[in-house]
Amino acid sequence: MNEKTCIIISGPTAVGKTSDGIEIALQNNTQIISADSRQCFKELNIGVAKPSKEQLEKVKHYFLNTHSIHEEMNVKIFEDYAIKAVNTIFEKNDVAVMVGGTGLYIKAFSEGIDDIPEVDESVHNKINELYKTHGIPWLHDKTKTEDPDFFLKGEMQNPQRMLRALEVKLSTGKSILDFHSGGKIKRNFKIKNIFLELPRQELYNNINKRVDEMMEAGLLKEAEGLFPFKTLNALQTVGYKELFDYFEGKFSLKKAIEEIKKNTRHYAKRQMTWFRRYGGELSGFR
RNA sequence: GGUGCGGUAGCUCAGUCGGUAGAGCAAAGGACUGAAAAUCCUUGUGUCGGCGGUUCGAUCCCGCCCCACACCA
Repeated sequence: MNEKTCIIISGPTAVGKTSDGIEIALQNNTQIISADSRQCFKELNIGVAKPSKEQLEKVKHYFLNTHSIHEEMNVKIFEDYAIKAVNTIFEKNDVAVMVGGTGLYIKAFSEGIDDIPEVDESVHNKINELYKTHGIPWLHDKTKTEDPDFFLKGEMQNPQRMLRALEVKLSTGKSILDFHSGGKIKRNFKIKNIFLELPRQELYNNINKRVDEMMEAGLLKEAEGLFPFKTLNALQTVGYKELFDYFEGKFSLKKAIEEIKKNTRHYAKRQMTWFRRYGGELSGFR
């Protein structure tokens, strides 16, 4: 019987996951796996609210500053990385801690994610280009003819999902839906979920305050240095994309800061929707 | 003090040739298996500034008042 346990701390941004996670890790004399799709990038610092140097000295964090914005990153990569990381921690500890706000990543870690063959890069590029030139009508029609199953059951109003369905279909010959087993992998360790929440107004106040602090800490300068890479997936990130728009003269700095606050609020709201849903079926002990 | 232009949803505004009103944004709710801090879907009752008048009926027309802005004194 395996008594290993991973404590997963999730919740919306700015709720206080980082410090709570460190406290719990210290109590258990163990280490942390970050489940954050942006903090893993070493080039992103101020804008993604990473733990401070002092905090990082107290507890080792996996999946933090481990990747570059120029590398590919996705759920599967995270899942593989995180499973290796817990096992490493379990070699010396009975408890591991995961902290993060990327719901999809946590889900993949907790219950696994279906294996879908890697898509042909040329296929990926080609359909993205065709979509760019011909727009949604083309994407819609193409998806309808290539993957009728997805046309009926998939999200036909969501370009990103259609593109994904198409690239899978065109490079594997099978519908992406055929790869979705719906089954959950049973991990060989226990999982305890802790969902952190705050009253909406309090959370929003935290967010607004934190954005101001980020600006004082030099977010503008950091974004300036990353501006040349603004089209990378890793930089489709709240806190950076709004400043890129400011650099391009789309709006004032004041407006850009307001946009960052607003978009962070939207982001937090989406996280709450996600965690509420998965919070129901996972047993939290708070 | 005078003239002009406004006062409609939390904000910016549209509109009703008189039959009690609607967009964008905000906000709220939701979906989401390789971009997930992404992407997408749903939701609009508010003394139509106040008080009177005309009218079967006024947010719309008329009068007075209050407030904001601009210009003239």
